[in-house]
Amino acid sequence: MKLQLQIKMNEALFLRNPESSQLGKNILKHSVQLIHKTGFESFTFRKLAEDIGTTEAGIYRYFENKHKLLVYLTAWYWGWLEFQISFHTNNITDPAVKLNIVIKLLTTNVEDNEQTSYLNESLLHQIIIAEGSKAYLTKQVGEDNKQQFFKPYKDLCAVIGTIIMECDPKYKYPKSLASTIIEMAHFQNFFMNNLPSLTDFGKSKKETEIVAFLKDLVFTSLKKS
Amino acid sequence: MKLQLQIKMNEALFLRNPESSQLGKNILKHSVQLIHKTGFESFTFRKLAEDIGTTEAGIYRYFENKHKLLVYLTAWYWGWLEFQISFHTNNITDPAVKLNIVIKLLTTNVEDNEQTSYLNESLLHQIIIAEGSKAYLTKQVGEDNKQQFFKPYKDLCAVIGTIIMECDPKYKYPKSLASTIIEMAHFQNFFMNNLPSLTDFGKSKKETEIVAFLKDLVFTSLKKS
DNA sequence: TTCTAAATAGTAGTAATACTATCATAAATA
DNA sequence: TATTTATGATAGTATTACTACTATTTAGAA
Repeated sequence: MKLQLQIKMNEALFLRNPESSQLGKNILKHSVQLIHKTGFESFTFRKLAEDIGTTEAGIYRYFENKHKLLVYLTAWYWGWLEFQISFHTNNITDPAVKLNIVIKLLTTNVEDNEQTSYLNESLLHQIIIAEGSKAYLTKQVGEDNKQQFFKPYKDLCAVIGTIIMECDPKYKYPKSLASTIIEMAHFQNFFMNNLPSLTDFGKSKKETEIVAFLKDLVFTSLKKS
Repeated sequence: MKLQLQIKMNEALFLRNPESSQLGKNILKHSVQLIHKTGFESFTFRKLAEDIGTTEAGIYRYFENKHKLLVYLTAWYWGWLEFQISFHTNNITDPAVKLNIVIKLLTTNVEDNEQTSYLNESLLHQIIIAEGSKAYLTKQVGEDNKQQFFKPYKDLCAVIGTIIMECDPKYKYPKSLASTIIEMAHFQNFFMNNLPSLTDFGKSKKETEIVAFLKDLVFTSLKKS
């Protein structure tokens, strides 16, 4: 039996569901590759169409613009990550152990052994690190948020916040600490590789050091009081 | 006597020094207003030119493109902030007190009582929160970094890292903690105002709560061991 | 099997963006 | 007064971000 993980996406993110056709799946697959290669700023639907071997208009039938596509990809990623977390923390009772797993999953680049989907999770992880915040750092955040585009991110944050509260019910900032962990798992990685003097991992460039930093940051905050 | 704070800018950031002429100063002033109003994505040199009452070509004589202009503004901001920190922590010996001041300066919106410069520091602070990371989250980070465009940011991070080490010489991640404080001072503010469920300050929307969160985060990490 | 309707692919066009180049004029300096 | 230097005005190009329209394929009903 082969299981296919299906993440339910917000319908307002696309014009036609990209998971419903081969072209759609190609759009997702090649957009990840192309954004990774050229960066989001110089990524265009024209280049993507050439890459796939279709036309610009074809892409526009699926996504209104490249911003919506980026939001789609990030939403998919957060949904996927929440699933990974729930899968890997299943049956674990100790909240501290859970939190360790969360930090590791957030920080470490997952090798996509599964090959289940048309989305390369490892490349997508890289994209989220470098481009993810551009999904919400816009003038339209408010409207996008009203349409629930960031629900997967908020859900993930809530899940982590809950684990934090299980560790230390008296801790006052569970949600802010959760969003701090999420963002820093990515930013410290970006800094380590691109502006290393902003981190303490410039020499080794190892993700495991980021994990150690985040664990230290979190667990000194959460005293079993 | 009236003192004018002059921040020495990297010459590779501009084609003609914007501080050297009225048009240049207008470009800085109006770009801050326009980016704040429309967001960096829809900000164009054409709109800026109309705003100022000059032509597109006029702007291009000062800045190669809008990316360089954004990097200029962020570099200016970090330089200005480092000065603020050195000014406000002058003669203070207790490193913990210094760190408190740093966190407050990073987080709190400064009222620009001075009106010294053509740059509205308060508006600029808002821009850095929403657009600042776009200065380095690009494919050209490496090259920009080689040209020292991010030196003010790195210097600031080093200053804060040093204070952290004064607080706790055994702490292992001073630079990463410093960049975490800087980024989170901004991100928690953005989240609080735009995606409040990612924070614990959604109701009050007060910057003082971010200050409290960051202080807690930092000072539980730095045990006088 | 054939006809029809919907989905999809492809072509062409437009307005805006991100520039570059040229020439004229005004102001500052030598 | 001559001459740089800064600004202004105009125009032009390649690319981007779309939209509209036409052609073709596919899927289902008669």
